[in-house]
Amino acid sequence: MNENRQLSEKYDPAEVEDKWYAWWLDHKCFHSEPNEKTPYTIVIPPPNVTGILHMGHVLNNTLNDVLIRKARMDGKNACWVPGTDHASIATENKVVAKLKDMGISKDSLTREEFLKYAWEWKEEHGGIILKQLRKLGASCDWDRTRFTMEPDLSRAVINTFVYFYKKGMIYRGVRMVNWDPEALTAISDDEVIHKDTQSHLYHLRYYISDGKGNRTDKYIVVATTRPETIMADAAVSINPDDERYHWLKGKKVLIPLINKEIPIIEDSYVEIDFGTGCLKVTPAHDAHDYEIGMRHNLPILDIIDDHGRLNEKAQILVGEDRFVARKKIVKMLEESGCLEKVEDYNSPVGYSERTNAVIEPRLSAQWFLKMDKLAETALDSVESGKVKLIPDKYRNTYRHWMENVHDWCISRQLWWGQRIPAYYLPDGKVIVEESLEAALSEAQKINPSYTANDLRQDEDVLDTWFSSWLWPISVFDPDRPGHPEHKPNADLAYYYPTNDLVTGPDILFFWVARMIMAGDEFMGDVPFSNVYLTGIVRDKLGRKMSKTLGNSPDPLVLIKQYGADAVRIGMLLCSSAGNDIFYDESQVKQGRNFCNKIWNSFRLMKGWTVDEKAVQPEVCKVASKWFSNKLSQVIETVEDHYSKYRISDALMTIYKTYWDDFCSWYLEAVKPAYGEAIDKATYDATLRYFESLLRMLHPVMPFITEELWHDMADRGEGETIMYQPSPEASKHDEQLLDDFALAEETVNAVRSIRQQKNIPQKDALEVKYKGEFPNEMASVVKKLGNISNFVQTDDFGDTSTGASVMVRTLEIFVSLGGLVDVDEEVKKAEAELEHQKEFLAAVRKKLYNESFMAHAPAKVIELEHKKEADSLSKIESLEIALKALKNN
RNA sequence: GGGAGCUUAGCUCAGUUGGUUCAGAGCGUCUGCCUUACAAGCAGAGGGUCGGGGGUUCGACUCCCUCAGCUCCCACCA
Repeated sequence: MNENRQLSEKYDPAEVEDKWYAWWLDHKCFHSEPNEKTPYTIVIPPPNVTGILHMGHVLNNTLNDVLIRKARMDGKNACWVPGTDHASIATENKVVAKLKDMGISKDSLTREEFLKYAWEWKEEHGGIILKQLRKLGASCDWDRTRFTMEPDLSRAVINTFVYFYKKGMIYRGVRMVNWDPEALTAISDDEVIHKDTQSHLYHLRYYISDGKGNRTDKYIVVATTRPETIMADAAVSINPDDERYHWLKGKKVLIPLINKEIPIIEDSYVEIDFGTGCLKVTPAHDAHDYEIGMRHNLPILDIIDDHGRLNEKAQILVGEDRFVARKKIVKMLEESGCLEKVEDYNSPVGYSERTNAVIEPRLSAQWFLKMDKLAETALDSVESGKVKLIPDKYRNTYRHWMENVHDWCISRQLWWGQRIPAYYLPDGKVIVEESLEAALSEAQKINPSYTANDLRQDEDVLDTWFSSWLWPISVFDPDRPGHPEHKPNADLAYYYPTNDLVTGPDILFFWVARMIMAGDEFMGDVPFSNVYLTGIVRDKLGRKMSKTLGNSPDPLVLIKQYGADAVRIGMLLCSSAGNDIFYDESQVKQGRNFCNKIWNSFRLMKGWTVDEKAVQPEVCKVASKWFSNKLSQVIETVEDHYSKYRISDALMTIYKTYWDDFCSWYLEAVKPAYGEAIDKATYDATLRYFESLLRMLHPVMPFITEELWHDMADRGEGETIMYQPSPEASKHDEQLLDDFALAEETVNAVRSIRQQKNIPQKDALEVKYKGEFPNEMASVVKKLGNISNFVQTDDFGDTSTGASVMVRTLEIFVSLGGLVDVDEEVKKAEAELEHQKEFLAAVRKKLYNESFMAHAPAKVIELEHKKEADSLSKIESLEIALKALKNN
């Protein structure tokens, strides 16, 4: 025992946490290099470089840290690779906003100038979150910190692009894409969130043309939610089977306001009974209309610019924002008599996940990666169990997605990111190479007179996920992606595949599935064996944590207030895999209370004086033997929980063991009376148990366990609990555990009587019992129940002077010196007897049921017999007791 | 519209191939205690006909059907 410190009454995490984190860093405790041990690897889900720590990160990284620390103590070479994601859209937005504050518009800058600002900003503000993770105790190998846009990893991305291009899997095509008019870039389908939005269905009159561009009296009514796009209409379509409109065939109609003549076409896409049955076809601004337009060879007129404003091709309302234009055009239509009616209408509208802007379907040239082959193998990896999803209900979702993949739009109209390595020749021909030099040398094969100036690089950058899908490979060996023929370097060979990945189900497809694809393509192996999918952290009321609701606590404030260990516990307590987490501060308080409990139990042990010569009392001997067995049993249970990724169950098991078994039973049993010394054998055993418990707790509560582990003994230089082996289970004696449990129940029964009869704990009681009680446990019962005499007897004598109670088949009689209300005791006994008889009847009903006896397994029948026997014995005892009571 | 999942104590959840004395845990609640490790604590107690109904079975929280409620994912009927 380290005697040099006085311990305060309450645990103060602030004193402890920074000290030990710095110590761990100083001693390189988190660093891993390949060696002869089995590797255990986790790559962090890289948070956005612009991000700051929120409760979701806390949950995720606590789980990661628990797994990595556990593996370390299990003797693995544990390596947790940290890093950040360049998050192109999010970061570019922040930089643009920052520049705006400085009075600089992005448009006024060249690409190079903008990137210079962006990098400056990144150096200054980026990666705050990694600093914050340290406060949580995350044992990342900081020497291995990576950034998805650092030169090495960018090279990996470029190589990958070239690789797939040359494989014929990347192509450039004009497609209807999801245009984000705020971020000014296309985004992928997955980044669009459809929300039901209250809007209107405008019924517009399109007059029939007389053939010379003049309006006739006749008109048809077209329903649309987007009247501002009518100027881009290329046709009005009807269903060929719609008899109401047969008269329209071959006719032309005029677009309201601009009187442009467009044809009536027939397409079975049009639903006869939806709206008016007439659909305006606007190929440039609607994906379905685009398809129809292609089928009917319609011209495409794009009237909306990058910012979502009408352009000059619209002829009217030029320069107006689309939503402003909508309001204005409705008025104009009304005035021109073309607005028939307006209906309220609820329809799904796509919003950008990043900027929350309403997505504008828009035609543009984008780069795509073919997904069918990649998805096939990625699906197989999960179906075959090579990658396990936890919980496995996500397999269905995963399968569904993989069987319905679309090609991946990988280009983004941004500057912050890896620029697409496609170089255009003056004639428009494209060359894709890993560098300008390589592209030039290819170009010169076509025409030797080409110089670098003749090559124009594609302006777009790649989707961020196109870099993060390489993460488990590129953090170790950036030259491998795109070059599967390269021999993996030592790190990659050793650490890949990684073991566990902890992440949220929201990025199962964005990220997890694509990592599996990249792993298969470049490594021929899955990137990880297990994917632990956490839930979403919600508040008590089930609402998502969000900045706008203000319901998201700042983890750093919580850590300051309650300590990192408490925050970790609070998070883990309520986090079974896959279930949403209902966070409440009371859980963190529970964590803090637990820290305090551990702290104080240590203060108790520390306060003991040891008498080297004292003989170990019987009660200590028994308690010690019991607890050592108990510990073994618990270790087994905890290991089982860990193996199934039931982290909160593992924690709860240790929690209860510490609090109930260790503190409430064991320590109370061995605790010497005030002022007395403890014997050496008990003292040593107690510290051994305490140390085992600390080791079990370390993965979840790294700080307090390190602190106390050092406090409990003089440790050598550089020694840390982090590298102590997890306690191992030896065989445990079930009978002994059960005997002790009976002792506990007996003590509880006596305590209960004390409470009912208002007898203070300090008054010793006389207790007699009928039945079999394990002799060994008598000392425990006596000490913890404060019982002066605990004796077996055949006859309680005058039972009116005390209270009796059944503990299993044991009948206990507590002498109370005549303070008893006999009638009450009779009532209690009668109620118990009644209950017992009903129970017996239920058991016998089974036993007399021929079918049951014929079908049920022998084990079950045997049990029923035992129940019957126990019940009969209880009934007999109760009847005797009742009789005795009544006779008095 | 399609698909997946959920419903067990006041709250959050366990309950593993149907059978242990199985109806559980933590928190909260209630009662009594400031008992020199800990009131952020100790001791004790109460609390659920396992969403409703039906079925299969000797036996159902567990399997099947059905109804109700909730959640999520996918899906651009203008």
